[in-house]
Amino acid sequence: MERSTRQRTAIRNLIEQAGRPLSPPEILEGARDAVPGIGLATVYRNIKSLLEAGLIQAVTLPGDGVRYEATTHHHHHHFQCLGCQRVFDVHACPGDLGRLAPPGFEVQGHELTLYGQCPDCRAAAQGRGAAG
Amino acid sequence: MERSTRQRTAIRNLIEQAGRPLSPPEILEGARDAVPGIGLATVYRNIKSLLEAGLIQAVTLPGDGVRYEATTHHHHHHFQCLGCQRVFDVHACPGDLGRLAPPGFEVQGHELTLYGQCPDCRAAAQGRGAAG
DNA sequence: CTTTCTGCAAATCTTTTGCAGCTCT
DNA sequence: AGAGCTGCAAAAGATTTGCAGAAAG
Repeated sequence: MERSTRQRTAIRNLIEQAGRPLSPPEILEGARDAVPGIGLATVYRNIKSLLEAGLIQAVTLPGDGVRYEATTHHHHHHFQCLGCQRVFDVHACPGDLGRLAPPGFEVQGHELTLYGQCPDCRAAAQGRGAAG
Repeated sequence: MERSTRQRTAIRNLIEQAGRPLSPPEILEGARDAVPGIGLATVYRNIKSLLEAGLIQAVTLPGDGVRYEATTHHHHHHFQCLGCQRVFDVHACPGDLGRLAPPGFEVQGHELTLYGQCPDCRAAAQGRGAAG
């Protein structure tokens, strides 16, 4: 049976509170807040454990390493800012995409990632005359 | 200026002929067909070079390593078979997805991956009574 | 002939594993 | 008290970089 340790609790809370996918280094940083001496190996071990328990899920964004987020109750997607690389959750979905696949293919799921500028980066860009 | 070497040509041709995304090891294998003594470092170096030249593009599928494919002339997406893990191109697009992002976000691009069963795996599944 | 590219291997970076001691149940 | 969990560091896998020689221009 899984034990409830300070480390595991810290990691799990961190991911659940985050509201957006976190990378292993980010998890380590955040977890140190609650458990100063925590090591990277423990983070990876708990990620794997939490993953198998279905409490968190992996999110792979092109060009970046894997990130993890709490398993959400409803289907959602992601938005990655091209300016600051941060990833945000998008609680909207284009709907049924089965029609996009060629005949003969059976679509059972999909994953969508939007790219662009987050509000912060748009504001920063306006100051440099990059906005329209 | 970029030189036209046997290795670079082999790698580029391989990716262009492939018709689907290839992983670095697959590229090495295929390139050895034309240039027996080619090394992995050369493959990675050329991938990077081709990437910067805009001749190929990276395709990151969750749970798998990065793959590369020739830059296509028109926007397209991918379909990954959950049965055989193969990746296919999907020449269709749900259209403008800008409306999905929350207010304040500016969508500049998107990437979509469909998951399901390819024709081959569907046929295989029917033989076992899994279809319906 | 000069410069860039190549292949090999060490270096980096990321993720996993081994071991001894501590913590949870 | 017993077993799992933790931290440190080496190991393992993937990608990058250095160097001397070869090929391209």
